[in-house]
Amino acid sequence: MSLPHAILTALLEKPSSGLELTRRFDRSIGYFWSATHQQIYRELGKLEAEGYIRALPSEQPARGQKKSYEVLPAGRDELARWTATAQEPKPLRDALLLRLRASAVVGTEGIEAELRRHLARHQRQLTEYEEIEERDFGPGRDTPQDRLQHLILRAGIDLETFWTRWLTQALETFERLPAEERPS
Amino acid sequence: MSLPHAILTALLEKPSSGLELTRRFDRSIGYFWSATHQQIYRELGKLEAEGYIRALPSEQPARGQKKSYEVLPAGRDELARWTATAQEPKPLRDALLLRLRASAVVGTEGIEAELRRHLARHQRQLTEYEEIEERDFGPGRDTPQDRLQHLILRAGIDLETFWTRWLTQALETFERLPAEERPS
DNA sequence: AGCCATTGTGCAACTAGTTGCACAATGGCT
DNA sequence: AGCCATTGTGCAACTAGTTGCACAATGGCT
Repeated sequence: MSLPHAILTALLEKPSSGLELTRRFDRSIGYFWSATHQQIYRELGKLEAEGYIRALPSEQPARGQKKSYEVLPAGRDELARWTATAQEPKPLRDALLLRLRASAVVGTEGIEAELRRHLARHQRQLTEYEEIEERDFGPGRDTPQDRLQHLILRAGIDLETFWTRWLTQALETFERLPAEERPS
Repeated sequence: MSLPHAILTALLEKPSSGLELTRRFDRSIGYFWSATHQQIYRELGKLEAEGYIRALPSEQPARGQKKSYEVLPAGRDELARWTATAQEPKPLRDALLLRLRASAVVGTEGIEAELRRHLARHQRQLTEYEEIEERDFGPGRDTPQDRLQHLILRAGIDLETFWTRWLTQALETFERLPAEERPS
């Protein structure tokens, strides 16, 4: 139940239309809470109905017509409440690790290519994060907000670093598995 | 769509009843693909209907009666097919990072306690993994299967190590935020 | 003026996962 | 014999997320 709160956060940072939100969910917020445009539009409708946000009056609200939203006080309160609430971390679900485990039983056919694909992807993401760090968090940028944002970005960087290292190690392990001994 | 494949993997490793599977999903397989007993029973029903698994004949299949399943050749084939198939990694969704970002806008009230809770949990998980490593992957255990299993465990260990480090660093950052400058 | 690619908004149907129970069998306790 | 905690199996309703479209507005091109 975090999508509404992700949207409230994004709208507090900057009032936006559905499409603008979708764009921002493809970078920034979406790096750790992804969402499709359909989810976003549906959720905007609900948030408006609940009185947490409202459409900015300036534009006419016809279909296919840009419609921007801003957060109302009730929405900010709800976000603050949610932020302070204890939540159980939800358990990991990682299909690649599962497939690796399956491959120990039914054979490693095809898995190496997948590891490589994932490695390339994580390397790309890591580079992207590092560019953001360089661009947005140089010296002198350290208001409390900057430090929090930087902390979040560091999580992304460290996580991608973990994956690239682990995948590299995994590929080495595969190379050392003598072909004739591989499970099949 | 990975739960059926997680179950097939578990059943290939060892034929089991629903409850035994549930137990194994609370350790082992569940470390990277969690599932509740309700999900598991529902999925067992589907897998049986599709001809991927069958109930072991020995026991009578009444409600509240233990019923064990084994994988049929069609199930093994399906698992091998799935394992070799390319899949997009699904994007990260992490509520804690989202809340941290929200806290930069609506105030950090309550977040520190959450970081501490998460840190304790990740440290506990890390210890558990390290105990498993010591117990199950001592010297001499390096058949191809062992190496694959160990690799998967290392992913868990490294991931928990990342989280404990990052959360420690995050808490330090909070301690250094002068209280009066904290966003509110 | 008519065409059409692009941008933007949204509905509907479906799949996956969660929550809250209900009920059956078993075995120890009185 | 009856009670009741524990173990095991399962249904139903709900919530969240995904997929596949439909349709409106805009603006450049002919």
